[in-house]
Amino acid sequence: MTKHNKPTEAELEILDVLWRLERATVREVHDVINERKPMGYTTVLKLMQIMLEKGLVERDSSSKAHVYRAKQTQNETQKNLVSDLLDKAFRGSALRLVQHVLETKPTSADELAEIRRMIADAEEKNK
Amino acid sequence: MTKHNKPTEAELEILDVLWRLERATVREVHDVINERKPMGYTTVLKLMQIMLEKGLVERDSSSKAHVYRAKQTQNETQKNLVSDLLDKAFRGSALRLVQHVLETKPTSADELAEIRRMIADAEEKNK
DNA sequence: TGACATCTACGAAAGTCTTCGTATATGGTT
DNA sequence: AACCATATACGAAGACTTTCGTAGATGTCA
Repeated sequence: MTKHNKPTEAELEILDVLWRLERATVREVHDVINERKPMGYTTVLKLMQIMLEKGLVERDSSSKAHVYRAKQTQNETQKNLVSDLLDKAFRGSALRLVQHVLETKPTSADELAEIRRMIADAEEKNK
Repeated sequence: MTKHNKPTEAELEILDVLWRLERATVREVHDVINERKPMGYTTVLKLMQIMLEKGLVERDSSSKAHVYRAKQTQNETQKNLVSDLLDKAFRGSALRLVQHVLETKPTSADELAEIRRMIADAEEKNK
């Protein structure tokens, strides 16, 4: 029984901040998020409490202002999200997904070179 | 300002069927979906009525059993979903997204070759 | 034409997500 | 010690999603 706890949109925004800061209080997370998207302090607090229950984050409650940390790495979460999208919207066609990414986002020469390297790796493994 | 109506999970499953069949009645959609995921007929009906209101599908009501059609192509929808994921979970890094795709899904030699070709195209455009 | 199978319309329950207000606890400062 | 700024806990409203039951319309066939 995999605990495939897919974060919601609001939760993902909070995780994003936590990944960048490593450890953060509700206040710190709220300060960052509030810039892009005005939102009450207790809204962020409540979300983070829910995320604690869901197991998305863990916290250190030894000080008055609890310190939170993401429980999964950004990498793991991204992997799950991609896997999910691949299933749900692309019927498993990696080809089409990559195609859309390249079309959607202008990609620098460096990035393209990097992607080419990853393909070479994948082809190696295929042998 | 595009009405960026992101389909929900259940709606996406229905769209998937509609894209494959081109045009379909509720009965036909239900038959397909019910195989993978048991679900009442009126559930699918209701969903499709909601999708009509949202503008995700259109229908021809001239016969007793209305005939539905997806309003957006699969391509357009996939593009929006990728764009969305890129924003929300990858902060715009196409590189990381592609990396995860290649890691997540075993990709055939043919597909890899195809992806290489797309990269060549992108590099051409970059010049 | 009348019965039956099948269709649509619609209300509503149950679950989830997002948001915030209010109550209460706590630590530091005077 | 009392005050004040700041924390957490928690309930609950409102929106959205998913699900289905029931009522009523309609086409077909004996």
